[in-house]
Amino acid sequence: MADDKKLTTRAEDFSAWYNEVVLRAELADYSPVKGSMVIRPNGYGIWERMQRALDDKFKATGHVNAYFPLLIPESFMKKEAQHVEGFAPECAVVTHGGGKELEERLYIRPTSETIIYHMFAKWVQSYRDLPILMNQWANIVRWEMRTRLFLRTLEFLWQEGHTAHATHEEGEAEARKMLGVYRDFMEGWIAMPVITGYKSESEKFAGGLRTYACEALMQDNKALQAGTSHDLGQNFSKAFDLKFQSESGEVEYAWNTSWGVSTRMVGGLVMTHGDDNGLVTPPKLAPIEIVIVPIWKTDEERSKLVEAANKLKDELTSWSGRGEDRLRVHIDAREGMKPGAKYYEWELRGIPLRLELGPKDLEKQSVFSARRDTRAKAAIPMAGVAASVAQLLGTIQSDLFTAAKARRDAATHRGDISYARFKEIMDGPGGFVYAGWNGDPAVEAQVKEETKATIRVIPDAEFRSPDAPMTCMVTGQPAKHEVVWAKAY
RNA sequence: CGGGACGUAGCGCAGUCCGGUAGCGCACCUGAAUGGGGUUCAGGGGGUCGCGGGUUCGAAUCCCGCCGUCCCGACCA
Repeated sequence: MADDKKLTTRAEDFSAWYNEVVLRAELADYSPVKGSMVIRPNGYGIWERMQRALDDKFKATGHVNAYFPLLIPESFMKKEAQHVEGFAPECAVVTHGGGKELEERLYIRPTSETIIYHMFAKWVQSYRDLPILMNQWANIVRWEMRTRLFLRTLEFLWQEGHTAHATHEEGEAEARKMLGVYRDFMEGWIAMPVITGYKSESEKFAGGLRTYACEALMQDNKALQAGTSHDLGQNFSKAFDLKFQSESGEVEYAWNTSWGVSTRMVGGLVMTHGDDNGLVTPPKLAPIEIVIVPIWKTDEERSKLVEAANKLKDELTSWSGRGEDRLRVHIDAREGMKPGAKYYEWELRGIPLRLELGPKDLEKQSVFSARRDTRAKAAIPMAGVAASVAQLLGTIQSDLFTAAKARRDAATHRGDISYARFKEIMDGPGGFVYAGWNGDPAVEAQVKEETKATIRVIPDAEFRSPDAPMTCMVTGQPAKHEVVWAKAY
């Protein structure tokens, strides 16, 4: 930072910009343990709103919450072969407890499939016990080598849904349904457009049959995997003996799914909407939607305006036009700080809407508003102010999505793209490239080696090009799929 | 774990080459004025100079060892 007051700009150095926004908006701070972080109230407040919105959606789709323990016996981790292979290198293991070496080592969960399906096996006997639709909110540990605030840390918070079904069709439908729930949340709440689809073999969850994912594009044109949903097939039910007796009396293994989103989404929010003045929070996820800044010169004016600000806050928070979801308002009446300094601070923190209230506004029976996203300013009449403000917040929410989608589409390349051109794109601006792929993992590995880009997703029909490429971008052989390439976080 | 850089106040840094007992900006505290886009003045608090050892009358500075952090690579929600 050349100037202490200014952020590094996104154009100068995107990752420096990201770190500064996260630290200075007080979303998080580094903890003494390398690679782990403290989520501060400003960041946790966003996560809490994410949790609430998602939890409501999970409940609405018939899921219930439970909690499974942090520690998993080593033997459990080793029961599902691919799962072991996928996770072993990044697991933290407890070897000692109660002052002595443990007989069986305990893994700190990197995810909870093993313990959960072990328990499900205990609880399920008959098809009448199915489906089980369960979710837990938890912390998990994955020992990453290179970490970044929110995007990749040793420990993070997430939810993991786990379900058991009598048929594959039903499991498959569940995995797809939850992918849709994630998409609705990401687009409707984070205002972050995503591509949905499924992962190639090399990118899928170790131990599952198929991994579905939501992929978003950040402002530096790198992709962020924002959520995943797995069709686990019967791999875990076989490993953990999760059986049931069917209607016809046969004993069968259950079909499982698991799906999760994490605090990584907070990083996605920052990198989707943030600008060179700092964080921009979509109103629906903002712990504070509106900050009122009273403006005064003299002491008499101060008491008058602070009173007026309180009155305005009362009017806003008591308004019931949004039902139980009351407007979330904060008054900044700090002394010894000029209004301009306050504006910069609240902008850095991403508060969606600022209302300035000074003597002139009182005279005119209005407040002066400033949008965080566009920085557009306008006077709002006091009469009906709550409804006006709520409407404006709604506009901000939808404008953020529109702008993010326009950015993504501008950085999306389709059509007949040569591998040489592809390399130019990945070397330069980056972005999503839709291209044909012959389905060969060796080709995928070669592209990754040569360009650092990976197949983010084999897209759902809705996202596919109307004139999808018929040939593989690399080999020229007939294409098996149209796939989406990008460099990823 | 390999390659590079760096550890001095909460943060960012100067001082290290050429040893003499620590300084600047921001932040913080107090007071006064200021107050519609980063306010000014005055006063003030805060440092085992990463750790350990050595050389020296004397070490942030020179020597040896260790530790840690960051960046670049191999792994990843």
